[in-house]
Amino acid sequence: MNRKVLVADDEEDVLDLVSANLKSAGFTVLRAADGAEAIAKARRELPALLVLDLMLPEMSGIEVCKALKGDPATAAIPIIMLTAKAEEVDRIVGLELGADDYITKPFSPRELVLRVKSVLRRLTGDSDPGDQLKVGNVTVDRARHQVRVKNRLIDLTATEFKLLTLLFERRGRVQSREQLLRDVWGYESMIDTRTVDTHMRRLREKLGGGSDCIETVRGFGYRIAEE
Amino acid sequence: MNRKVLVADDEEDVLDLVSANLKSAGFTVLRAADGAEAIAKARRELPALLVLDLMLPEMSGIEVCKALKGDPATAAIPIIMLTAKAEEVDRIVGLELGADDYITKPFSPRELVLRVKSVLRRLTGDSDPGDQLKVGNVTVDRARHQVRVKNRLIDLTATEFKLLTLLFERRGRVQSREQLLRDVWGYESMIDTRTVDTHMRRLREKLGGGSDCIETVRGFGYRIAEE
DNA sequence: CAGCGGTGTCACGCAATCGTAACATTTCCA
DNA sequence: TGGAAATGTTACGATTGCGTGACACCGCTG
Repeated sequence: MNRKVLVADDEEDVLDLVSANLKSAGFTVLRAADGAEAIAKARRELPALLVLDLMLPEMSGIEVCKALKGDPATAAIPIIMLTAKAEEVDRIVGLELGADDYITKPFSPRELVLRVKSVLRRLTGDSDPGDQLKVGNVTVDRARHQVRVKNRLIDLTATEFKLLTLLFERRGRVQSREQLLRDVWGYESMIDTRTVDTHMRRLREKLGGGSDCIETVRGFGYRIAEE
Repeated sequence: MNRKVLVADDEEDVLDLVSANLKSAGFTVLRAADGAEAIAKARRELPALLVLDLMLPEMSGIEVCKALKGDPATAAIPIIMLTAKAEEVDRIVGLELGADDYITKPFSPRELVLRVKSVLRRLTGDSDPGDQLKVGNVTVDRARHQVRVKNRLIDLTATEFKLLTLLFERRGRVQSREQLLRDVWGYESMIDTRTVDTHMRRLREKLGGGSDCIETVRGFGYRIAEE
């Protein structure tokens, strides 16, 4: 499947941020700094999706959108619009310029990645293997919020699920309790680090035989075993 | 077969966009900028289908619809309505207006083309499985705006219908309350996420035994059961 | 104008879930 | 080998999330 995503924005910072996040989500990122470049690259590379800033120098995102949607060769490329103000959304939506989704700045990179995946999933008709994380006989399906051990469905609570997902995403790397608290519970959680232990125990219990993949690294934290 | 499609919208951009996409899908496109022109061209050209914006200057899409459906010469022309809000859908479909289908803005051009093809196919007698979503003993018919449980017709409100349809389209995947608010209610609805709960409850109530397919995923949102 | 259906919000209560402390066990190193 | 530190385990009170019923609002219709 084509994993190329073209990102068009005139701000270097935005471009960097978006690129980094899309890359870590497994996409190949192409960049464009203005409208003309965006159109040229879209025609040449035929990306799976285009993230397009509404405000571009020279040629606005709207024009780029129209140009691409008007050309049979590129009309099928879905477009996600970036827009600065919420008020503009009204206008865009009213005009309906053929974008497939919109995000208003400021946006969280995580949100963008989710949106990109969502749009691609919608178009390619469901199954997105990128949302399946598998280690040993344990499979995590993020979109469905389901965990399976040897194809048997395991019922996890919200925190357990988030914890397991995070560990799977960072498979092989040790995660300290502090890190886990920050990333699973939130930025300023005033929660005892020992709480993590309890949740790990519950996870292991529920995973049963599948819990082999969770390793304790004494003095540091926890880690998911590499294959 | 007649491949002419008449598109009526006062926004130049929308007209361009829709035309381009329909053309690349193999249709011959006629354009109209207001209601009077739409009626005139429909009578003269007898297109195979009419895409009609609900909000037109001078004469609203509703009036155009009534006029065409009231004239034996044009009554057979199927009409797809473009509308901004979900609430309006109730009055458009199934009632005396006689529109054959509708699309709520924002829509992707791709979606429109699919809908046009679907309506045409339906008229030529071919069944169109794409319009029927079935899970368990619950069937959602998007075009007719109808929901059945064990072949018994269920009366849903506009919001309930859109909510259910969205969940069905994303069967298996968990939808957060925020996502549902965004996709069902609109982009910047300042509505409490708990409101979703209430609508889910009403949905379940109305679906009765069929409500088994709606699963609550504690801490995340809702999901339609697979199989 | 009153009645009505559709909608959004609120308060209550139950049950699942969470966080913590206390206790048990393992690991490591002097 | 013994003791301290780290981790596993257990139990329990506190919290949270969600279902439920009630109610107010609003546009529509007769």
